[in-house]
Amino acid sequence: MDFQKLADRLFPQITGTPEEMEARYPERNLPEGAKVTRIAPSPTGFMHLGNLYGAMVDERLAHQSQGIFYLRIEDTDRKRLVENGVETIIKVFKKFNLNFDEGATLEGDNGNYGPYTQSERGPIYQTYVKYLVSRGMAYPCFCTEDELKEIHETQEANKENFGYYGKYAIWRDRSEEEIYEKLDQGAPYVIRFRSEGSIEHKLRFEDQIKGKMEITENDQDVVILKSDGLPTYHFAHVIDDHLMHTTHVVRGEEWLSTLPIHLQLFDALGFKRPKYAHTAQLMKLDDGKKRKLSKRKDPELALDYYFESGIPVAAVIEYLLILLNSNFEEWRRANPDASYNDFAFSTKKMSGSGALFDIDKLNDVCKNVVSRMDAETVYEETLRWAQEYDPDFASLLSKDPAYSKAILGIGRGGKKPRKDFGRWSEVKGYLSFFFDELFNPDFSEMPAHLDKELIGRILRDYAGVYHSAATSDEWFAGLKELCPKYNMTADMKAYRQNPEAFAGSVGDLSMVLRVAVCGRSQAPDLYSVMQLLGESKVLERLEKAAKAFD
RNA sequence: GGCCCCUUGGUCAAGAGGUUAAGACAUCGCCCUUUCACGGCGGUAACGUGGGUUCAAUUCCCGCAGGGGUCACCA
Repeated sequence: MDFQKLADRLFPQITGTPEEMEARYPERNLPEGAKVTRIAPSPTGFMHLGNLYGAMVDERLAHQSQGIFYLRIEDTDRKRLVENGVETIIKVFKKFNLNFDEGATLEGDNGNYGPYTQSERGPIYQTYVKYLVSRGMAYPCFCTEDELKEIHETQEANKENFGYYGKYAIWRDRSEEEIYEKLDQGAPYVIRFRSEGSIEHKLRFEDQIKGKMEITENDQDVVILKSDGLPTYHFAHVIDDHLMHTTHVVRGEEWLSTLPIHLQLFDALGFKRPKYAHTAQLMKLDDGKKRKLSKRKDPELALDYYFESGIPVAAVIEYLLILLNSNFEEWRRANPDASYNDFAFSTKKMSGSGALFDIDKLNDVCKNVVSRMDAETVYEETLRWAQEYDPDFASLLSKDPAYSKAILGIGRGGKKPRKDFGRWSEVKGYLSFFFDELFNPDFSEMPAHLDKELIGRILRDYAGVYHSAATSDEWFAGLKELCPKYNMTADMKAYRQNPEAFAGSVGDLSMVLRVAVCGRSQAPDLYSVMQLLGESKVLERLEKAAKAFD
């Protein structure tokens, strides 16, 4: 068989050589130990937590080592293309502060190792495929879909391994005549790699996350070039990561099963293998069983979900980091204000088993992250969220920014900051009573053991004497003085010991005021609330409430 | 079914051949407290199973089971 002749017949338009290609993509000039990583999503328009999870690893690995983190678009499957898919990818990663040093951007390629979109790299792949064919290491296969299906069924019936190998590799050793006959007919074909592997052979491999493992060699003649002239993932991965000089390939563990194919290709082409880090899948508990997060069933998988529900980006990052490296939590406690970029991330610390996505834990992380922010940041983030998902609230918030920030500043800072909310979507409910537009009092929250008449009297009286005090202590002292008038006591211990002796405690007294002013029983420090609302608004609300108890 | 990965409390997990088997979330109780949100203290709760190696195994080895993944001209 004249392989060179076949290669020329198959790829007449390809005149370049692998050597020329190598020269076009020279070794990167980076400091010792610098890692080159990438994320290579498919532009299906759907970005999920798993993408982000892996991307965090790539980003940290690269930027912790003064390396390069780049974006490559894997769009070789034309059926799955979605309009604006690339745009979605780029925007999402930007939102999560994942900055690419190189690769595809909305304005075109950035970097010297492009094109960074696989559909634009056809001739590059074909150059290598032609080379393989010319060496007899790859060959055209004219099998139709039906024929392949038939093979599969036969294997199923015989309880044999599935796939294109051994006697089922029916075009592997066809005669020159048969091949040219098909070509002359213009029959569509794919190019398959001629595997020299055997399932009798095991190979040792060391993964950056899973450690040492033993895997079976690949004996399948896999498709490397599809009939449309574009490569399959397997081939594109090998060529691209070689030419772009990726040092560390981070991907989901679903790729572990095809790893032998990739290693085989790297070796056959004489390429240096990159290091691999196969990340465990994010799981979810469903009906008592662990399962992979699914696009259809689990809204929390889609990154849009986080934006919509107002979960702080910083919290998602923080939570992912905890899943990635459990010692991150410990580090965070020691360095509450440090940037997560200062944390020494390591793939060695990553767990080999799939983590269950835990919304409770995420909620806790959210509250902690938000509690560490200053009022200014909380205001801005809430506003940004509201502008997209609750415009009415956004305009209310931004009507008087200073007022809004003051509200958000209550109980913030210090050793024990308030942790009232963890999501931007919760802010509205938390501070609604500060705005007349949202104020909707529920007087049923008044202390149940006080009778209506007494509540009404307290409110009327207080409306008569209220004036904004200088300090919280002064104000509260004034409240205590009022107690005897209603047969209440400011002595909480005495009250607890013998509640029957009093109409109520100072706690009840302030609760009456709280419900009148805030419209509910749960609110931050009442003094601060009243100071912010201002004397006239407080009086107005006291009087309004008093009327309800006439 | 073949191949591969995984297996410490409800969840995330630390851990070493000999430990009272960390910590966090959740949960429960107590305390603090004018409500709530915090905060403090404490409780319940774990090494899948059977062999082996060893004075000693949850830790090392083998088998099994369970869970997950994968077997496309999809990535």
